[in-house]
Amino acid sequence: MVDVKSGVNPLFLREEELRQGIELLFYAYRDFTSDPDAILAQHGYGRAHHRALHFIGRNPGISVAELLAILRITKQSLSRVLSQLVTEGYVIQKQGTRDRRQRHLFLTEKGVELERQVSEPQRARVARAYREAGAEAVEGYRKVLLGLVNEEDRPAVLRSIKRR
Amino acid sequence: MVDVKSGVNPLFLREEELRQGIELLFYAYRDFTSDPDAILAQHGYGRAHHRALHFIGRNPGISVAELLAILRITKQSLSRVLSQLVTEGYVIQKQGTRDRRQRHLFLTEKGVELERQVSEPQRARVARAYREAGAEAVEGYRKVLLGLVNEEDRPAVLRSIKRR
DNA sequence: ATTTTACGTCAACCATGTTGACATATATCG
DNA sequence: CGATATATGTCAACATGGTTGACGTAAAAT
Repeated sequence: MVDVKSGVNPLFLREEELRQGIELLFYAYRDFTSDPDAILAQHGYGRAHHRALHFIGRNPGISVAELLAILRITKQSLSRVLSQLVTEGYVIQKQGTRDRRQRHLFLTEKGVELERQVSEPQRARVARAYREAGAEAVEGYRKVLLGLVNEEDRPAVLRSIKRR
Repeated sequence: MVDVKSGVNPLFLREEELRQGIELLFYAYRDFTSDPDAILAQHGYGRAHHRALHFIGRNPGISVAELLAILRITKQSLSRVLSQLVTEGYVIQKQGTRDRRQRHLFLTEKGVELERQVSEPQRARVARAYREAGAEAVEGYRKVLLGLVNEEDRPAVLRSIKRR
């Protein structure tokens, strides 16, 4: 006599819990990206530009290969946005000294300012959510998100977010 | 005498904390979407198809307008993927009885199966992250993600994820 | 009877991803 | 030193999934 309706089946509950976790991630990401998108559109840029600006800003001197590894896109795809950002004076490339094949990427002052402007509402959104949820919840948020990352990539992610 | 180096400036710490929260969300979402993408590609479908399948599966009988509100895309954009899914027998549309202008969307058996197959690795990923992080962390994860959603949309999100 | 709503469709366009091929400069290895 | 591998750039073609704008039909609401 298994009571199906009252949901005592632990597998069923689990499945439902997982689907909720999946949907929450979708909804959060949907709104999380909407603020920058709107501002960027005014500058004639898109989400891809924001991502490049963000990770170059966070990792001054990052090489092209390293940036590609983070974004997980092809160099041709990155090239499109990067060359725009360079041409328009938001990013500069410096040839490596130890390895002169490398191009180290930096935001210009203009680039720093644009990045700040674009990410400001995003930071405000996260700040609000953190404040409302409390420190303990934030710890859980971070733990679960890190757990969603491919296991083999977690060390790189930890290094990346802890840098500075 | 403000000690800049040791980071006692609470504003600076806060900013850093926020940026970490932003990056974690990026990394998690990046890997979270990679599993379904790979499977869908084998069927000649993309991420947009998955989203439609998911939300129709979760909300059987959902109207086109409701689905658009969740996905936040234009009807022309949805139409493209939806008509494919209908043509190829994964989704059926039923005319509303109370309001016969509406089209209620349902997965066919074939649609249910495809959705399950595509989302399986995604559920496994979330299950793993939940298991590793623990129940308390999961609660925090949910709280913060909900807080990232636009305030005015939270009731709808809560209704959506709790349904069933 | 008129207006509004829900949905569909055609067409053009844009942003951003892909693959494949090839070029250049530099580093590394045997 | 010469051969090979690596980091980066570039050209070209194409796919996906978003957008706007215009217009049409059926049905509901006023």
